[in-house]
Amino acid sequence: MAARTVEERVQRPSADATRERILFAALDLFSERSFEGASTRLIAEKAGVQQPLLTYHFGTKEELWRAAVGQLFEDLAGSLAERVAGLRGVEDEAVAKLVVADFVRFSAAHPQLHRIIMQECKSEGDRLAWLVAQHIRPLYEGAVALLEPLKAAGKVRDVSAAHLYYLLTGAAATIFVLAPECRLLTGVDPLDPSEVERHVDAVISMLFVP
Amino acid sequence: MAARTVEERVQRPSADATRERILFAALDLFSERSFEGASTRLIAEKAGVQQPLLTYHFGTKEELWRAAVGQLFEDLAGSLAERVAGLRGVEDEAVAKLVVADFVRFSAAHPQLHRIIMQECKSEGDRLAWLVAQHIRPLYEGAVALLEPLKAAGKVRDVSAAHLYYLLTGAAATIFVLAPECRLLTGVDPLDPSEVERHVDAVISMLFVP
DNA sequence: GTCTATAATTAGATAGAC
DNA sequence: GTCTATCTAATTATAGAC
Repeated sequence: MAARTVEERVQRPSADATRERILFAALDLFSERSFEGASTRLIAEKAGVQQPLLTYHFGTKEELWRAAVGQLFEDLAGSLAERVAGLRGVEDEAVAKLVVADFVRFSAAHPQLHRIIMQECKSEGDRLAWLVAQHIRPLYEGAVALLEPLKAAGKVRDVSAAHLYYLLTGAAATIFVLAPECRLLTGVDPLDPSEVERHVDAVISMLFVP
Repeated sequence: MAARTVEERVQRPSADATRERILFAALDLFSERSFEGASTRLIAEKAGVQQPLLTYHFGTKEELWRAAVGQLFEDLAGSLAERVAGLRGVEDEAVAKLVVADFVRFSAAHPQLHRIIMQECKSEGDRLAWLVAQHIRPLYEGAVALLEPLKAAGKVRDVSAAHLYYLLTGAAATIFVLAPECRLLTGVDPLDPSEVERHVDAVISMLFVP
């Protein structure tokens, strides 16, 4: 998001709200229907504005996608950083378990995150390169820094860093990404808060050595 | 695929090959670009035919999608059924480990399977309903029948059936679905045969109690 | 069975009024 | 800042020749 002065904000109080509504609608539709499947007309309709207004605020469809996705990744990074900062002095294994639990809860609260990743990271392209460079690499490096020392100490299962990362993210997120399938197939709503907590426990039991 | 007599096949030897080439191209493009993102013109181009020929052979884009996806799911079901049939008399836990290993290897050899699932099962719609009714439910029930007795015997981690299913499928498939991201992010090619076997071991170590 | 040509619809982006 | 009207290109599907 471009820097903006306080004066500009005060002069255009409603434009910010419009931008936010567009970003919210865009994230929902991009994540459910993919970049190509979500038309700018439908995003505009969901946001309660006319389609050319998206061009006015964001330029192209691609830039709108980056703004919406970037905001979500920043939410995740902020939420994890805040958790780690609040745990200075706590034992490493306990920190890791709390961070993993937070990650699972974030994945449940924001299934759009992994839906976007699953869409854009399965074939090469500009959006994959941008996502990895801007947002995914820092998360991966944070995960490695958190888990590798515990693996060396025998507290996390002995699996190479790449495999461990995809085991963790796949196991944590898939049930929420596929929530509509899960409801139809099993009758269980994975987004129900008690099911989210069961999933937290399940992921931790698979990742950490008892 | 509609039933066809031997006579018809013999009369039109090249039409079958054309159909197969179209199905192959369709599966690749649908799985990489999503249903909306894969244009019938591009599928035709990849198959080396003109676009109206898809209509001739498959009617609509939706029916082409079902034919391509159905064939892949039947491959998986056939491959798992064959493995189970070849293991009559073998101990339950060993059977389950071999079936899980086969499932991981199939996911590596055919990342299209989980790419399609990830695309279509994240929001309600006709394609989700069709996939679950025709293909996913039998797989889920097979997985439950295989793993629930082992869970009761303490040989598989104690997690409810729905969570276990999504833990298994998510952990098994995500690294292959996101192979381009994995290469860029970690430098590891998850489709390398030795990496596939490492992933088999990793999934089994997370799922089964040692 | 496969092609060329094209109809009908929808897409993202632009022009210009207010 | 938001709208209406419209441009150009791309989409799926159809018609009809060979």
